[in-house]
Amino acid sequence: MGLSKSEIFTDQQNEISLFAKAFGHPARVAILQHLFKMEACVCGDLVNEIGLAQATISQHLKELKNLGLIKGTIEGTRVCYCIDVKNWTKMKALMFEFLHQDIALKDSCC
Amino acid sequence: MGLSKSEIFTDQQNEISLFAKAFGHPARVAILQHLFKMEACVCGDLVNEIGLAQATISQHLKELKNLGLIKGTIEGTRVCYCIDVKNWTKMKALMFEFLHQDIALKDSCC
DNA sequence: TCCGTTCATCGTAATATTGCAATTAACAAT
DNA sequence: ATTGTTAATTGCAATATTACGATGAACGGA
Repeated sequence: MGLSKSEIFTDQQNEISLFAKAFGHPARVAILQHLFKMEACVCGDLVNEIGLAQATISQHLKELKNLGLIKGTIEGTRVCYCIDVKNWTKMKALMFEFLHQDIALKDSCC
Repeated sequence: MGLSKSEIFTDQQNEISLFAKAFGHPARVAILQHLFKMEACVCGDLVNEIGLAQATISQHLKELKNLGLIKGTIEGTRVCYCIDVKNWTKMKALMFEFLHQDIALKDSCC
């Protein structure tokens, strides 16, 4: 099928999986790390940093932008991308809650 | 293509994306949450809890098992799954490092 | 031994994702 | 106006993922 049955899951479960899917590709991980490292806007040099075609990078940037994790502003012929700190923080809280479930776990049985 | 060019990324980037991919489906999020909530082994009742076919659940369990996040022990005709706490902790450290990048960020420019 | 239960695996269909060349759009500079 | 640069979009092709019915293997009980 290839089609997730999202309607049978909670909003929280769906939201977690959407963010996780964004991190589910090394190129997007690399893009985000680069945007953090630069502490400033970078544009098409992501294409040079990461060894993928311009069209491919643009596609990954679009996904991250749709999720709200990054934002891009046009600067002449270039586009300046950077992390959307507010949304990153919100996402982080959601993921932390999920990842931190083990603190309530006393014993594993097997 | 559909084929990730994992060779052009760092081991860390690839590892992050592999774990994230595991969380990139609401069914696997739900499975993990249920295993945590039970604080004990659960078996085929995951099929009842989550509204997917037995074959589908089994497939998702396999993926989580391959990543080392859960382990299953055979108990007669049943199989008992539970969180692999050790590996969960290791995975958590990796994801935390990635998610926490924003603390080093002073300003976003746009 | 012969069922029934439980779970893994196989086969298959539908859909999603990844990647890139080619094109297009928008702008800056000559 | 023409040219060059940058980035988004379009149109593929290849591969991956998701889902499930059907089958098979392993076990326990009648």
